[in-house]
Amino acid sequence: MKIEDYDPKNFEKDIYEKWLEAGVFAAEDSSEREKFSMVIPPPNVTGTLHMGHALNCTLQDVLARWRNLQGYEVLWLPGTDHAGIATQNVVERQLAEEGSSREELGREKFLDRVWEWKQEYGDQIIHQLKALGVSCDWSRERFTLDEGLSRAVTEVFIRLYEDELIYQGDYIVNWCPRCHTALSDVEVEHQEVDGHWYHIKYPLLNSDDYLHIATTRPETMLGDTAVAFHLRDERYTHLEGEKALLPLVERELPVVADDRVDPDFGSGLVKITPGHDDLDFRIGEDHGLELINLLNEDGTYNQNAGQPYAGLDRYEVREKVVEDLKQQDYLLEIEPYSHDVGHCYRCDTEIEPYVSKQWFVSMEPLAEPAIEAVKDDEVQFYPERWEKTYFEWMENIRDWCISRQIWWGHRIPVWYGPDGETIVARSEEEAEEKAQEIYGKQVDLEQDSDVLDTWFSSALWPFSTLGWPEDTADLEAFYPTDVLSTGFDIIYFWVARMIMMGYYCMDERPFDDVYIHALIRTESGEKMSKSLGNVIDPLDVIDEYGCDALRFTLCALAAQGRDIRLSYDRVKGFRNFANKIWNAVRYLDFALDDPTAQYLVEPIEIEHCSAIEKWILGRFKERMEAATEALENYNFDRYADNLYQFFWHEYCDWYIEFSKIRLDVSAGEEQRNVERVLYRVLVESLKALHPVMPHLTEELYGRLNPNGKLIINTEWPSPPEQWLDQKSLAVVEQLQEVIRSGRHLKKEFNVQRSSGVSLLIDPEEQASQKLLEMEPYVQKLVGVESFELTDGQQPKLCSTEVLDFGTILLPLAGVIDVQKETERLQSDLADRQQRIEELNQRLENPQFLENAPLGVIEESKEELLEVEDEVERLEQTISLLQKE
RNA sequence: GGGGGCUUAGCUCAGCGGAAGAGCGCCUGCCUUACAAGCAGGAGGUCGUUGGUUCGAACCCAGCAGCCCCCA
Repeated sequence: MKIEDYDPKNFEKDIYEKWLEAGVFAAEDSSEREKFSMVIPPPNVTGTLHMGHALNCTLQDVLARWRNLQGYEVLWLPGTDHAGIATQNVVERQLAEEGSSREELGREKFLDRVWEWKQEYGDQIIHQLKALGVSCDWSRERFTLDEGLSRAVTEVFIRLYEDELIYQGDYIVNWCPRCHTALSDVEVEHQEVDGHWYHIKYPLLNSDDYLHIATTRPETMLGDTAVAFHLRDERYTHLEGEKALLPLVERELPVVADDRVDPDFGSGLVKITPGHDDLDFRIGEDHGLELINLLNEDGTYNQNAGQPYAGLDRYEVREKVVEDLKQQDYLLEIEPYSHDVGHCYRCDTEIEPYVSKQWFVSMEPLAEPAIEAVKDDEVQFYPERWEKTYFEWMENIRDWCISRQIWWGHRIPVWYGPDGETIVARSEEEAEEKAQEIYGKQVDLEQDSDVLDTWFSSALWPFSTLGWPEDTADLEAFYPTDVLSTGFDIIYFWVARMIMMGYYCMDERPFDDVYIHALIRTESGEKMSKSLGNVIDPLDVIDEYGCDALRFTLCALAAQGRDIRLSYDRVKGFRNFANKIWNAVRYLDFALDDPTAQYLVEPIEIEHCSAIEKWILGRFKERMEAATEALENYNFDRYADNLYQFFWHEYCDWYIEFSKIRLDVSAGEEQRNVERVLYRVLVESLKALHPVMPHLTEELYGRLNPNGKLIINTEWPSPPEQWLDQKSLAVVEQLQEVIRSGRHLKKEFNVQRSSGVSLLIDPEEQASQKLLEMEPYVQKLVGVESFELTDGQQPKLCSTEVLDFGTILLPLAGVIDVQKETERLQSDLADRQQRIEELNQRLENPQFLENAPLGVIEESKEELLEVEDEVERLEQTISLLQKE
């Protein structure tokens, strides 16, 4: 077999097709195996793949593939959500371009149009996910507006309503004038905006004096119905019960006292606008103040604003109001001021507090069990500190506004009778039946025109996707799921709500673990954003370096609790790793007599293993255990790092190099055994790497293993105890030290590769005898004529390195610079002497001897002896050198 | 205003109680027939700052400074 150069483009797509054809991603609910399940955080149908998806899906795929290899029946359920506002925006923009609008089309036709759009573009992100190689069970793909999931939404709404956890009312909500809908609190993003502080005079009614009022939104004064101060603010207590006159409007405003006013803010006096400010709304309620609604749904001012303001846009009103105040001498001052303003998280428009009739969910009762669950570790966050974020929100939870004034989504299952009677029903038919009972005759019903917040359906995702409210085999087999992996930014939006709904609907947690992944940033630490133009598109990266390289990069950088700074250079480095793996297989392909699956069925015979074989087997076992433990704790970086270090710097750098000699010096069964070890460790490494580099490992496994078995159907490596032999590990580590020090000495004096010198060792212990058996390796890997004992007779003019088990010497008469060599040794000596001092100080300290663990004391003593011995040898060497 | 995070080699980051680690970059040699997307050797760090706990602190605690994020 001739293996070509590594090029992921040649096989990544085909390999994915192969998995799909083999049906390896489909989960079997009736399987006898232990289950492992996850639901994907559903991306928006409007979305395109970004690096955040790539990271999150890579990590989930690592978990899914790893658990699969471990023998679990794995379900990773994929899907998308309908993204009510975002999707509606997209289609409305299309209509606008055509000179039409949703109003013109009407509700039904508009929805047809959105479905058309969804059919055509909605799968884009799903196709992109496949390019990442994810092992989702596509046969179970779900969409939040699917029939089954919609049924779940209706069911939950009705249950909540019947449990009196859903109510309707006129409340102040966050209104997006561009999307024409209410938003929940978490859908509002606070951003710092450069604005102004407008200082306005509010004349007192029965006095020549005036009140000094400051505001950032002067236009809202048109809806003021009071002025307030903190009830213990002695500057103003005498004003209680007085009246002020609202400029421009000339409305009389009572002056009220309330403890929610911040006396240290501005003048300590605030205007109260119950219709257009959250806090003012509540103060207004408590003081029985009039509420004036100034706004139309589109952000223009209505008749209540009076002339000349009615009909103008809110920003125009601001200008006009300021101008009029100025003209009528009510304006004291305008100063620049930056303050937080809420923005719509979908379209970035400044939101307006606005009073309207909306549906709400009472959250406190739902939050209680969800808080307990995390406290009792029934649900655990990784990293754990995110639990704090979760508690902070949950313990101060506010009711959830779930109605949206848009058309694309789950319509609220509520109908109104002719007299306004509310009928909640699972379907129109059921509503009619109920109406029949109430009215005793057929009446015209009108369904609530609003739809539900998309997150309402997302909150049900872990069980609605498995068939709830039906009692399905999938629910039985796969709920609760094992882990949810997502970003910190949707802990409130989604994670918390899923936990609440899980307990409410299923009486059980939706998942055991919540893994909160990092945020991907640019190389210089900026957030990636389309507007900044600094995004790295995962598909571009895949195109340039291959999917596996991207996946390995994301995994290797996914240390818990820290953002990821991504750059093409990082990916390039790991592409090189993929290339390394590829070439290792290439080497085996021609180095081995019979590079076939034969080696897989032939067990390794430990009795035919030299220390070198035992060393690589032992190292593999240790690395494998570390990698497995890392995955168990979601330490994806350590998993990747262990395998990277093992494969490149132990297997390739050392074992493959050793093996070239081993194959030379051995024969027969022993030689065959070396081949088995070479082959076996490589194949086991491929399996261990499969979760993170699935395509490459599948491709290579296919080439090494002509019987057609897929690596995805093999088992997670679990090396037997016999593979670990401490003595062999120690011997080979000494051998490596000898080789390193030989190379170092040669390099230090620019000795050419084949200059006929020999490397000598003056051994400290008999263990070195074993080392001498390693002569061929030293000879070849250092590039010396031979490796021998000094017989206690040190040759003159050597370059020397003192190791704890012996002194390494490179005789270099004529080449050596005595001065330079002396300096080098002296620096080594100084190092050691400093260490001796430290150790002595420690060992002479009675408190150390009293408090330190026994092991540490023993180690210190041993080390002291060793270092003292090394110092002695160094001094000898130096004095020998001085005699020259 | 409340809460959280970060500060370790030129850069990006691991380590989190017993003599400082990786990758990239840099310097020096090498086309040694698996791999120059490579091999070998090397330079480079008072682990932000001040105190405290400890026999011992990059690691635990407190204050300070500088960046960043969330919530109000």
